[in-house]
Amino acid sequence: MVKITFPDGSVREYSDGVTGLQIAESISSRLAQEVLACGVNGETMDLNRPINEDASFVLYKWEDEQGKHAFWHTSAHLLAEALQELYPGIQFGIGPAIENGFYYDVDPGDGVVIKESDLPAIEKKMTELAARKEELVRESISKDDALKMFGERGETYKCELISELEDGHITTYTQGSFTDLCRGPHLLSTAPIKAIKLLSVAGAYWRGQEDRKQMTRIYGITFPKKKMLDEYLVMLEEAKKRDHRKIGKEMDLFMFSDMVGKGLPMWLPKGTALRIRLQDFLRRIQARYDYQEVMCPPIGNKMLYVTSGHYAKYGKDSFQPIHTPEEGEEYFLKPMNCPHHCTIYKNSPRSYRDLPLRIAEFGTVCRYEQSGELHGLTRVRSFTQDDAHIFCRPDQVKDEFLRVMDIISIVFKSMNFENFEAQISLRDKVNREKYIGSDENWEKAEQAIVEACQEKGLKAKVEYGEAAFYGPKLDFMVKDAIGRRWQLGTIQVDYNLPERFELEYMGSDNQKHRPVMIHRAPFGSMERFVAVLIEHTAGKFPLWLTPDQVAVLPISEKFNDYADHVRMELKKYDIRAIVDDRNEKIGRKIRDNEMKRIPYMLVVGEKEAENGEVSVRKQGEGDKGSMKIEDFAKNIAEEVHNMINKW
RNA sequence: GCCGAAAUAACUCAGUUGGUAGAGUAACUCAUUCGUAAUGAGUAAGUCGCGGGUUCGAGUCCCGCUUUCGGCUCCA
Repeated sequence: MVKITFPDGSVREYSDGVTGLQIAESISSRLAQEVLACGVNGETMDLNRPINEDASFVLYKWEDEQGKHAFWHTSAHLLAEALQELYPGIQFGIGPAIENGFYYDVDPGDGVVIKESDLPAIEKKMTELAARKEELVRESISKDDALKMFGERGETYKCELISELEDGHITTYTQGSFTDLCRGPHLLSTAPIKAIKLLSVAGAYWRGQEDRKQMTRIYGITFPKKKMLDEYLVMLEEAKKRDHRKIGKEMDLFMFSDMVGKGLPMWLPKGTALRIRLQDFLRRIQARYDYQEVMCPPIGNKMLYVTSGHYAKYGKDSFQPIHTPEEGEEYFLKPMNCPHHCTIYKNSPRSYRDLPLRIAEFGTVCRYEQSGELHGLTRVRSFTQDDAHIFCRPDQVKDEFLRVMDIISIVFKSMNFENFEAQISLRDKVNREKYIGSDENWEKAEQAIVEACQEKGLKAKVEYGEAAFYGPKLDFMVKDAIGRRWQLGTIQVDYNLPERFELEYMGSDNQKHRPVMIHRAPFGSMERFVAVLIEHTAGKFPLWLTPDQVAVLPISEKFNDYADHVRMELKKYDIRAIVDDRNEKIGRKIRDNEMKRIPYMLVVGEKEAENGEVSVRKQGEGDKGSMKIEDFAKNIAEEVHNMINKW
């Protein structure tokens, strides 16, 4: 007998070799129908794997990530099975489940192209195969047999994977005529896969390496019910409506022009107003945290970047240098602000009493990004970082880190970014040659970051080997409308630049010491931040950020003068109003999609004009009745004031 | 940069096997003066991304380029 401990702590006994499915059946037949996989001592497993020892046990249904994972992983195999039938000679790479669905990387063979227009036929085949309700059969196989078996089929990619696996731990899963190298876990059969949608095809380098063959990646998603697929597709459509590129155009926030160049955004008046408000917001916080703002030129001499090391590392991959006509000097568009700030540090001798020195700049940088990488405002070739560099003593790193985390936390809270993810990037555990700076300092800094996160109660994922060569970092990621992750805020410790620029401070011991530098940007970049902000709010910004806080709508042209009067009155309270044009030249016709994003609507007509009132409607809340212009203005001004005072 | 897709009026899109471009919305004019998601009539609006080619004839077929979109690689 084995003792099975359930998540609620209850224990039941089963005979040796009991399977997850049998356990589910012993609880309820309904559960047995719905369960997709199980967890045994923390490991997700197939429902038909026998359990031979006492174990903690959990059943996974669709609602559980592990359940979905098994479902989609099996779907990937189903896709492969369909492809095998439709494209003889096709070779398979890997086909994992992902956050939303699954993909399979395949090599259809020379000259064979799988296009988006081919997807419906593949979907149809998958549906046909799923209807056969084929069981997935797991088999252990020796390394030699695996190599032989996949070798005979000409599966070079699979053989490459097998050759890196340890003998004795290799398993295959077979459904129908398709056998795949796979660790599992899987569904018992393909039967539960009822709704199938292949979403897109894309190129993807084999094993993620740019110098290797580009595979064809097919993305798809499946559901146990047709209705769920329909809902998912509707949700995707809805998400696309929040796309910052679409809303940015509708709201006249920013634009691109082929003439100016790709990846070079131009901020239109409203977008600029929004950006200035964000910058002012951060300025106020930074002033409180003892930052000093500076301004630097948009270019720097080649020697600056030779000194910083960026020339050697990125020279070829950046915008090419600007040459002066007479002296033959080389200048670069600045790709980052740090070297300039380092020279500011060096401008005068620094004492330990001066530290930490916090130098901030909204610095516009230019980076040559691969053309295929450009993406709306989230990935551009010229962007403005809300940058700052903190020069401090090694023993101040943790304190400074905590202070920066406070700022980031204020920023994210003010924007209602609740679902952000934090990632701590540390050195590789083994390979440490590429890192610059003493072990002692690294140790100190890494520890400082981890402790700072703990102290702030920030759940951060630790990634080893992800640190920059010059120091560890903490990044903040936020998802966009369709779930893509974008890095916004970042805090990075740097030992490299102080070294290269020979930065010093006089210590209390009257000796020269090297300061530590912390790079940080709470927004990351104004462009990307605004993009994500747009997608989170669908263009309905918090009142204090909205480009137009109020729309004034005269019921007829007779009240245009009064509407204009209202606008002027609101202006006294710094409330931005837009007036609808009723055929007079006081405003303009407000577009519908614009109206949706203005928090307050003031309707004015005869009654209001007589009493000096406005009829107030609040977005999403409806009619608020009439009130004096002044009262309304005071209320809004106060509301904005309160929102700002939260931080 | 690579794989795949797209580019037609200010916006969203249609354009069937090649025969000189259409719709809705927006704009403009006139009428309407309406308590806020469509008032009516009319007008104007396009080098069909750019450049070549095939053809009597190209939005449509072929080639090259540009930009955009979905991914990969890379990154704020």
